[in-house]
Amino acid sequence: MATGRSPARTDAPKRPKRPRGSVRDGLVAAGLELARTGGPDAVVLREATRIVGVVPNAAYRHFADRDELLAAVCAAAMNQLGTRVAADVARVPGDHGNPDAALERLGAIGSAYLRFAHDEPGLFATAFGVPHQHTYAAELELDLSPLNQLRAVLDELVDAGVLDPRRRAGVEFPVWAAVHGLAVLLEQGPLREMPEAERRQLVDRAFAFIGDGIAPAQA
Amino acid sequence: MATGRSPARTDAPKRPKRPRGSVRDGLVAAGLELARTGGPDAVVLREATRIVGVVPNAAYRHFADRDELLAAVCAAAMNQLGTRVAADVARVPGDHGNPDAALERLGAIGSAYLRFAHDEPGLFATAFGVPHQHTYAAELELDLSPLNQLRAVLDELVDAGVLDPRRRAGVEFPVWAAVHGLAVLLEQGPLREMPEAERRQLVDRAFAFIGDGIAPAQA
DNA sequence: TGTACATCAGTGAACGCGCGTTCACTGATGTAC
DNA sequence: TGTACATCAGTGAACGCGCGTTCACTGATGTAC
Repeated sequence: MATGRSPARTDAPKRPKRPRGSVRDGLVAAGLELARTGGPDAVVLREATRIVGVVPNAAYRHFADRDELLAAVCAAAMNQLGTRVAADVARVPGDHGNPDAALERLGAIGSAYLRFAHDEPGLFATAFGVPHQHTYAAELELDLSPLNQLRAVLDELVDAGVLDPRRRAGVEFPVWAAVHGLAVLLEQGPLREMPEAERRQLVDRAFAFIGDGIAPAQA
Repeated sequence: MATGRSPARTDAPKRPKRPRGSVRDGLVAAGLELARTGGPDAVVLREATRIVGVVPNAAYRHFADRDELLAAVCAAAMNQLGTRVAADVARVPGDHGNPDAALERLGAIGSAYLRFAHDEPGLFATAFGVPHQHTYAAELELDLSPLNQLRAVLDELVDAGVLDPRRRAGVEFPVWAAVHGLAVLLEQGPLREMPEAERRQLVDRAFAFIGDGIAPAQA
């Protein structure tokens, strides 16, 4: 801890109070914290500046308006979802192209998706709450998007000989829709009052339904 | 126009300025109009009272707070969805138990659901935006709930010999989830930027995917 | 049928609040010569 | 290496706004005897 004593010309430059871009990043991080608790509506520009420790209008150096901040927060939330999904998929052992492993990876995507929706309802809602003037495409890191990860696993299922190549085209959408619908209905929608045991059974059956669509049971 | 002249004791009673319960109903109707345009967040208590033509606090004779009004509006929105679905299902010809008719009724549910989400995004979002303290069960009319209508058609598909009875249990949930997820992803979610032609194809394929889960193609 | 009274459903006025956003400003950082 | 200047990123103060909600009130409606 080389503190105050001798402000000398060490290699550390005249440390600016705030590193480059730290306010912008801080605002997004603060917005993410707000979103975690209360969803997109809780992303309040003034509150975010308070958390960062700057004056409210300082935000306008980095964002045109509140919606632009919100859009950045939404992208960050989507990245969180993608990261969690990727982590769970990576945890499944087995080589690429191994049929059982590939099927397990598909299940891991679904489970991680649902778990995120359950554990982080605010972030989940925010990930899908991009304001209407803005686009989902913007600001997404790498390609950890859930859709892209799903596509990769479906391709692997074809490679593994599990999924008939003729059924591959566009099948990511019904699969995604089913899992997403499950998440929304169970966590925020009319099924949110359902007891845990029933939810489990419901999810199991839904996954089985999807699985049948991917790898139909031989008659 | 029998105006002012002779306030006589006609059979019309001393017309009260407002019929029974008209303010409450009016507030819900006004809230529904607001929701139609801007979703649940647009259901602003003061604005609703303005529309009805009463003073803001008059709303508190009928609702404990803004959330209670919103909950009533959400239920009304859900009833609208249910009504539209029912209307489209009723339009499908063919006796109960006729396999082709039953399958068409299943498709009609899905199509009506998606059309409502597309034509009335505000109401659709509101139907699924019941505030957390409140419950979805409350205030639903009859049983026009989409879930109940879906169940009825699935039962019919069993009767018609299309759906294997062993696959009937709980199958309404994956089907509902898939359609709901489609609606959400296409209208509000990341797929909202997709061009019309692709959307159509996507929906067709998704319906085919669901259909395969209900009535698997013979090998 | 008439009167006395409780309840219901509205009025009028006010409250505190926090929000997003704009303005003119100032000091620090980076660049050109 | 030093100076002049433009740009960047923050400050300070203020704005108008509309919201949800509470209070004490008043008149109309419904009920009991």
